[in-house]
Amino acid sequence: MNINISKIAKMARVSTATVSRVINNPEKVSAKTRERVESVISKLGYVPNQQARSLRSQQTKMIAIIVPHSADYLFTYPYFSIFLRETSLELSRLGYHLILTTDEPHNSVIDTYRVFTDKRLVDGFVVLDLKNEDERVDFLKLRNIPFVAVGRNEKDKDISFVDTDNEGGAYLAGKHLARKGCSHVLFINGPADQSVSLWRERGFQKAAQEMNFTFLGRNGDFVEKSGFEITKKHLGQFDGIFAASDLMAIGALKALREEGVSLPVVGFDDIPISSDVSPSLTTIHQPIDEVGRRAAINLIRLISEDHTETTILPVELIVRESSEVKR
Amino acid sequence: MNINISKIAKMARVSTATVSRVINNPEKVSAKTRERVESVISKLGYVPNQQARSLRSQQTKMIAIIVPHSADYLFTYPYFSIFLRETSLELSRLGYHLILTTDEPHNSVIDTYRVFTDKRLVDGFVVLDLKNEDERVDFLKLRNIPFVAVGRNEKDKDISFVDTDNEGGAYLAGKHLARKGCSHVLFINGPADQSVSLWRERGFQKAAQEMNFTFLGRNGDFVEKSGFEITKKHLGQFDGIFAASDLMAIGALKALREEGVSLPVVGFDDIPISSDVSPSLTTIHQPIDEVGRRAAINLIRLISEDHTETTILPVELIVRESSEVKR
DNA sequence: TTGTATGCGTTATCAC
DNA sequence: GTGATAACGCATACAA
Repeated sequence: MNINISKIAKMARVSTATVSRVINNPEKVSAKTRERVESVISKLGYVPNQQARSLRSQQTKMIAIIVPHSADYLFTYPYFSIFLRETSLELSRLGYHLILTTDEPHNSVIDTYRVFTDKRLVDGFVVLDLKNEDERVDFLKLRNIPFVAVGRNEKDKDISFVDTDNEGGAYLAGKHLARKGCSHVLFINGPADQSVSLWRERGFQKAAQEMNFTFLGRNGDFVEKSGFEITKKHLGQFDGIFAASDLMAIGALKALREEGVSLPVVGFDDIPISSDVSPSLTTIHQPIDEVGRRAAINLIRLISEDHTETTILPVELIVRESSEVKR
Repeated sequence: MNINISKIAKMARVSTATVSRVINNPEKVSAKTRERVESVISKLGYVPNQQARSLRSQQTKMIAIIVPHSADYLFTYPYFSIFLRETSLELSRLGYHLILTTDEPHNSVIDTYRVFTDKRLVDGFVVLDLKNEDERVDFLKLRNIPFVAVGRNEKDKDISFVDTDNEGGAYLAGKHLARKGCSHVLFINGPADQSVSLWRERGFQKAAQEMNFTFLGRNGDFVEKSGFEITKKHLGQFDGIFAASDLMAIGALKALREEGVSLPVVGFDDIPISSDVSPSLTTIHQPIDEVGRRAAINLIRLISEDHTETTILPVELIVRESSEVKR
């Protein structure tokens, strides 16, 4: 009762092979029969069964994003769903679908990767939240499974990745704070094992040398609370703050407000809410939508053309109220 | 070279049928051969090929969430990714995977549903953002495809759904505002065609009657900007605000602050940031994580047991600073 | 250019 | 309790 390729073949008075060709290699079929087959296809509204195609062609047309349990903060980050939206949209355009999953807390990080691979569920992975030493990358390289990383590290320079200019962004933030008169800055960075933190530290370091200011570096975990706590803890030891995420910057501002202190604060990301909080947030804008799109594009390019593509996207300083000083 | 069921069969000196039984109906195999087969399976690390299983069993073990283009605000809502996380996690536990996608702007709303169905890509859908009249529901019902709705409407009472007690939540908000001395409230509701808006209007109405206050109802679109604009527009016509989302409440507060007015404001959702903005937000807490989990559970229950389950989860008033009046 | 035939890796039906 | 075998729906090597 389900309409399949042989029903189409029968109705168009051709073989199933020809129907298949019309769908996958139309140029190999004469115009006349092609038209006949196509008309039957559209009349019956036939759509090939993806499961059968996958089994036969050994391609699932599926891409997985496995959010590590350790990167749970991603789910509370407004930023993240925009990334998901763009990645999934671009994948659709390229004929792929996105499977979103998290790993089980008690399992090893790569267990989920292993299962997905062994079940032949997907053709490739998007690896988020790249670490300086990343066992997921090791695993996927070893098994020769296509993937694209979001972020980049020193160790794995030969892989497909998309990243933003984190070093340049941190540099811009540092320069801006220096111009606002800061000489001892509290730098609330992300977790130390994340590659992104390394780049930002580097860029901030560079600005500090050039602009002749010092800074106190601490590691947060990207969410409000850590920004709040780190700020409270080091109060009095700085005259400006650079936070590696807008949420941490918002936490920092809250701490400052509680203490009745007003100092320049710069965040990172430019999430939607940053322009609506009070004071509105000076921050480094990342083109997250473009990151999502490029992740999809680079991955599919790797899969279909075996081409390793690396993309580094520019960032931008957005000046708003939080870096205005009223001393 | 790929390890499959017949390789296992050969090594365990049984037929493929027996291997399959060991995997799917172990009780139909004698203990002795079962153990032998199992040991080979674990020794070789064999995992059944999902594509072959899907083709044969006509079950993909995949569930899709198609985010309508019209519900794009979901992607900027912190709320949403928590929902995704819990749904996907619960689905995994139940042996399913989550496909996340958006529909193409220029297509009809149900086109993507049609494609997913025709390609036999998924076993069911999670329908978000339920409308009072929802063509997606009509389509899925007609085709007899399993789905669970998040939200409920008057028209489709016979479907599996998960919802929160929106009516009760709005009632609580109304009562709270009345107790804070409000007599003319600005009610910034969600879009009029969404079922959730209807329930909240109903609950708020009820509180207004009981507590003897009046209100001005307007429809926003859940994001900051609309809360901001509606508040600005009606300034002077109210002495308290109830917004149907925390983001709109934050927008409303921003507008009030700009005008130098301080009035009680209550939001809805209790997104993570609501406790960290200033003033912190009084709001109706929704158990979004539980909503996500239940969506998965109810859907799989429908698929595997053909059981239609409806769940309505309780909400809670969280009192914070934004409803404290300093007149 | 088109058709025939085979197999992708499973599960399920039927014998034994 | 176990095995042989036929599908599931499609794509492709090979033959014509």
